[in-house]
Amino acid sequence: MAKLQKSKDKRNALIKATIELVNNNGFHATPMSKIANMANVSPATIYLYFENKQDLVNKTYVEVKAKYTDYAFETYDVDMSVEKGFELIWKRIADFKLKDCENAMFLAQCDNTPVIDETSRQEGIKHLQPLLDLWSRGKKEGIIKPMSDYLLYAYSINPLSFLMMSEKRGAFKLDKTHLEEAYQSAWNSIRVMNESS
Amino acid sequence: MAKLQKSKDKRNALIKATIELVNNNGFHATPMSKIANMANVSPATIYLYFENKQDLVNKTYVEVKAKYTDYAFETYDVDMSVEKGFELIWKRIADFKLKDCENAMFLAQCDNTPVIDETSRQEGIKHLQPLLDLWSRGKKEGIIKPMSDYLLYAYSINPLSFLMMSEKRGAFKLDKTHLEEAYQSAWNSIRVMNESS
DNA sequence: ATAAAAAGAATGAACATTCATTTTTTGAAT
DNA sequence: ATTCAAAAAATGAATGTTCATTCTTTTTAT
Repeated sequence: MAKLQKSKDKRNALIKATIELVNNNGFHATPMSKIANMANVSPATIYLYFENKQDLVNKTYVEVKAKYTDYAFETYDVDMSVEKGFELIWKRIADFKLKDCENAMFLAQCDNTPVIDETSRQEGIKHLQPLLDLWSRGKKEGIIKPMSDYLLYAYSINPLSFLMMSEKRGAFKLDKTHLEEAYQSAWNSIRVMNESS
Repeated sequence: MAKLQKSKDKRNALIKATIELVNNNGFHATPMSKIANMANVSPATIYLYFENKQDLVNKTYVEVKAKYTDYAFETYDVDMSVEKGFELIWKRIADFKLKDCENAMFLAQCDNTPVIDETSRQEGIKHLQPLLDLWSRGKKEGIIKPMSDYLLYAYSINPLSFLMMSEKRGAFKLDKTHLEEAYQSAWNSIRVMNESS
């Protein structure tokens, strides 16, 4: 067990270093040697844990995505109403993106560049299923607009990535008020409009 | 004049090649030699037009951004109503992102990675001023929610980038209906809600 | 004939990956 | 419990390639 423990630590250190360096320099501008340095490991050691650089970044991506969705759905329960469920998931995601900015930035960069293999990308998408199920139910109940999941995502969840990037660049500060406004915008853009608020 | 003409063509070819290669491989995975090849030019020639690789990508970014905003605001007129002006700009932007996908993808990649110098990034932002002015007017008139420009952008304009990426990956096809739905979502998320539709 | 533009080859640094060796761990035998 | 040989893990140095940039020469335009 001691052996396995040690290995797990090194692996985690490598993944952490990858995230930090890729965030600051981009994938192709982060040499294996720097990743090794930051993880206090020899460059050769990386190859005991990962096949090569591509494999390292693919695995990192999938793990971070899993961590992200685990957090997002942790307090969600399928018995909740659609409104409540959406609000809860949305706010958990916002929370993650602001608190765990390093991880969120890494995902944003991977999702907007050609560094990740298509198969790993697909792998990452699977984790979103609970949200898609919620929307499906919302559409059946006439609460969510009958729009493609891509549109729903684009107008409710994805904007948080843009806000996170802006905040990270120091362009502005997302406070409680901003977040509530953002949530209302998200909800207004995907909900069915009727006489009730 | 013939000399200058020739130079302009080469410069354009270099910028075009840069966009295409960076879109497919990312900045750091596109060698100067490939850019030169695609532009039918010797690698050394690039250095007659640009200081170095960083300068090449910075200048490309600013030029593409300018082309993007020129297109977005081409049919806009400050005398229009806020509603009309927003709809028009939004639809021009959508048009650009879908028709001139290469350029739009390039911008998306630059905006989500650390490849562009901060000064060039600032330079690119300036071009958005007409839209910010429109929003400012909309807020005064009580038509647009009194939200930060970052929030307004995140929920109305930026989602188009996500949709473009999804389409580019073949995940789904944005047709006329989708676009109208997207526009309604965008507008609903930033407009002040009242009794009228 | 001269100056600018372009080219291709050359240079030197950076890097991913592998290799040969050393260190650590393991678990069976004492 | 301790020893020790075998296996696993880890390392630092070596390898070979790729690439940005520069240098020298050739081509083109005036």
